[in-house]
Amino acid sequence: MSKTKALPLIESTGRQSVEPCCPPLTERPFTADEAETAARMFKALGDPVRLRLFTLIASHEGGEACVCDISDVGVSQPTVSHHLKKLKEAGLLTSERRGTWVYYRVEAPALAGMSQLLPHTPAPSPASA
Amino acid sequence: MSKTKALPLIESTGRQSVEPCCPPLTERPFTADEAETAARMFKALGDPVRLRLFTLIASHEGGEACVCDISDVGVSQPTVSHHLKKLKEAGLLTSERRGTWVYYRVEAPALAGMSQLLPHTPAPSPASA
DNA sequence: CGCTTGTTTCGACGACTGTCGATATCTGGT
DNA sequence: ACCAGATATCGACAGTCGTCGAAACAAGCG
Repeated sequence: MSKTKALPLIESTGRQSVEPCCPPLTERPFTADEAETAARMFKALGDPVRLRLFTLIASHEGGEACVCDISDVGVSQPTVSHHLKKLKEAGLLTSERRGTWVYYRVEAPALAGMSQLLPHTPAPSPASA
Repeated sequence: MSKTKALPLIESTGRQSVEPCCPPLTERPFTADEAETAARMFKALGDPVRLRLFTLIASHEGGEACVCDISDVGVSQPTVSHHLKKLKEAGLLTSERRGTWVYYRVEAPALAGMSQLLPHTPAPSPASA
């Protein structure tokens, strides 16, 4: 019944440049819809356990990892599964079963879409000059 | 009583290059501490109302705005104040009173620190060939 | 000094979230 | 067919979160 749709936050155009859901945070005020979409991304990474799981997978070989490899973050196995599901619903991960094991993989375009929300400026420090 | 300390997530070195709290998400598994710190940032932006307030301020002239300018996001004024406080505690905003009004300003270094958590790669699309 | 306007704090309430143990499902091997 | 290991789902529970109205606090003005 939950309306958790796995919207990938970026359009999978198959191109090199991703289509972010929203402009950079500093460009213009977000509409309610944009805020809703972008907030879902940030929220997904807004939990320490999820962040650890994500970095665990992202830094793993090939950007993917078996659940059995990342189940050691201090919470029970059901909780790990729960968080992986959340990340998957947020479009940040995909999963694939290979025999007995399930492998989670980083959805790189989604991550790239997120990165485009933040300005890449080298922190304009007015105190410098 | 709340242990909400406004840790700015990056070191205010006064330099052009900011000191991010953690390496990029894809570089290596975060420690529990790193995950805690980074999650706090993402969490702060993980609410639609906060995101709208933030973009409202960030896109405002000079990267700052009076509370009276941004109180129209669909929630009550106390709630706006509550969210602004949260963003401030996360180190993403600062506030300053000028006479009757209070101005909130984007803490650019914090934003830059966040941006360094996400890989700036142009989304490696394996389907491109 | 008291009124008005702008902003924050307080207290309460419902909703959501992270967590767990128990259980179900899936897969491969015996 | 059965069992064992891996993962997901379920149901429950405590804690957090977003929200509000009421009230407090701050600043300017008459």
